[in-house]
Amino acid sequence: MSEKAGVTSYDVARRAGVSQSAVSRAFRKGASVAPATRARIVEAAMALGYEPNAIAQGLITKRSNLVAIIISNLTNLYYPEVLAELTQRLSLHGVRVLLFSLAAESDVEEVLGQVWRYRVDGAIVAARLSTEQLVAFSNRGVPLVLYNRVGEGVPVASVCCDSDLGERALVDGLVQAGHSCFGIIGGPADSYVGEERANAAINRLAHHGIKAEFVRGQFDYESGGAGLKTLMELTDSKLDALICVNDLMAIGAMDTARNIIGKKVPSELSITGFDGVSPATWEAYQLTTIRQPVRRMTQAAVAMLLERIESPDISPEQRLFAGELLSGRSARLL
Amino acid sequence: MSEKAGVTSYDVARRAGVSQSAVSRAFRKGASVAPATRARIVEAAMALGYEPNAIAQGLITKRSNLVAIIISNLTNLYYPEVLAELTQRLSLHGVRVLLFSLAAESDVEEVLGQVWRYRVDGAIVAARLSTEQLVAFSNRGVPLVLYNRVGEGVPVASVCCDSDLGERALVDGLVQAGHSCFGIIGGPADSYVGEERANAAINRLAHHGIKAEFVRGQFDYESGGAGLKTLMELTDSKLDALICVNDLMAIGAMDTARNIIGKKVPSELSITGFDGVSPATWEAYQLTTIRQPVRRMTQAAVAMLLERIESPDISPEQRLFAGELLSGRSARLL
DNA sequence: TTGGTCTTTGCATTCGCAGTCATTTCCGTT
DNA sequence: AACGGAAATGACTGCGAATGCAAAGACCAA
Repeated sequence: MSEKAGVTSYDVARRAGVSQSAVSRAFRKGASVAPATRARIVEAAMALGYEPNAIAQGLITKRSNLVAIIISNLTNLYYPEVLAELTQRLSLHGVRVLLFSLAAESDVEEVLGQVWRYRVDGAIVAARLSTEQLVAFSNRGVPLVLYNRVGEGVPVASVCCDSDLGERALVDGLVQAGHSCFGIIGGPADSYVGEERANAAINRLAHHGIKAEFVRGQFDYESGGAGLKTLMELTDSKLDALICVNDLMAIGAMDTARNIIGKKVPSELSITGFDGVSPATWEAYQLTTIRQPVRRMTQAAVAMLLERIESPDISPEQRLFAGELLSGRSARLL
Repeated sequence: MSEKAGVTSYDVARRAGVSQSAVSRAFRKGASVAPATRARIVEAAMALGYEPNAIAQGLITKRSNLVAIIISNLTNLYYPEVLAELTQRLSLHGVRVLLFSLAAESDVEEVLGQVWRYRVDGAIVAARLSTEQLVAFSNRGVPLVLYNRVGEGVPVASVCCDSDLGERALVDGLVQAGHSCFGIIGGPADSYVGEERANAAINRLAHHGIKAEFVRGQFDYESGGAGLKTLMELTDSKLDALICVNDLMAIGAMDTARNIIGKKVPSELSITGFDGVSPATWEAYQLTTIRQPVRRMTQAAVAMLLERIESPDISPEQRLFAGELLSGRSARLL
């Protein structure tokens, strides 16, 4: 039971008095090995602390059992949940996760080189990929599933939460409740979801004949407060409905509205978010937001990816999930 | 520039009119290659979209450039930040992260088998390891750095935030401010930090001759409220100081105190946390807590691990960082 | 031109395992 | 006892790159 490093199948073979091939077979189910032999081998393996070398296996089988997960804003409260879900689901299927975390969404390029080098079996990406980058995945035969992104110009498998539906529900509710002066806090220009949601809101407002003020934030708490202040100036403090493209900024805006600006939420100012992160449901906020069905989405992403790893030719599919309107107490909706 | 899959060094060699060895050398800096040759090779590699196969490299060099990160509660708001920091720092050094996320802290065992199989160069672990598991790392020669844990019974390299110092500061402050009825919300019994911090608080209170009521939580928001309610019953509502072993529970308790129980914080009830997660600084909470110096800690963890990968015989070192007392508005301290 | 030194290059081998193919063993049949 | 077919087993090769070693080339001095 000494568990030394560098125990190879040959070592096990010698100890069990069989050939290396036999050891290899003993560890693959469905292979032709006599039960007694397998038992001897397993025993020897245990005694030596043998674990098959996944690197060597990967080299010869051309299956690394590795999947790359590329995520931009790990710190943005929403993604940790996604990441944990993805990791755990993948590991149920015997697939390991190679994690790449991006400082900015546009830093993908450098990371891709590493992805190719490790010959991952597939990738789940929550970052914006250029057309060339998407093409590179397909040229290299690496199955890809985008998370909350779609392939721009190229058809790619993807799992998304519907921005249009979500923002429409929020906008319609706000409009019908009689709000008149709208402001929107978007995300950084290089963020896909940020643009998506902001545009969805703007378009829906336009449909009601309303034009909103727009400012950008960085998806973080501080951006919410800062954005709100700017919007108050832009609207001469007449703002009565604030749409934030994510929860964190909505929360920041709520705090600023209540404690700094002195506007009552929601009676004087309605605020909405997007994502449904856990703090959104905290007593202090009770945010009105769109909750993404994370479990179903991650489940779908993993399933789609594994399918495509098994059968690389499955055609691109886009799965669009409707978010759930969480009617909190931060906005007056109808 | 066609970037096909499965381009090998032989392909590049053929195109550049050199041997495979030359290609290999062209990609390792410091190797003996004529500048002109290297240029030809690099050009050929670019044209073919060649990326060295890290799997094959790993097999022969016995260096996978992979590090395992094992983390228990990815969803607990504190760890995402740690994970992002670690990942980014490691990638600066050309090391990739193999992520293992545990549902419960005691699920490590199953994960370790995979860690061995992938022949990782090292591991950073934020989960409780048994003595046998610690020994397994050393037997297998896999450098290990524990994060916010220490080796129980075995000396292991580790990076921690000092629970004793932190809780002492909180307890002393609370005691000196005249609190008399203390309650503590700990973590699940299998959590190392949970026990550490709870014991630290209990001991320091004992030093002041005070005995506190103690309940366990699950580190999450709900546990805070639930714990507070239980403690109120246990103390006949006389509780005036609540020590939570992490911020999330403290936040949950604050909300419950204010909105459900109707106790004013901090005038009637002081609440403290631990970690210094971002929501702790939000306007609505302004939590009094101990902030872990995440950047310095992750930086230290990475440095220690890389050192030990280079020189496996460096002796175990324990680095204990003092947390910073964040005097918020959730507790009356002196 | 020759000899010696240093650099560049290719050959052959190796890492640990999977899988092919040929061989042996085992069992049931007649 | 002899035979046929299936099951079990082993020898061998190759995945893709790194590297020790030896050979070849480059360069300089005498």
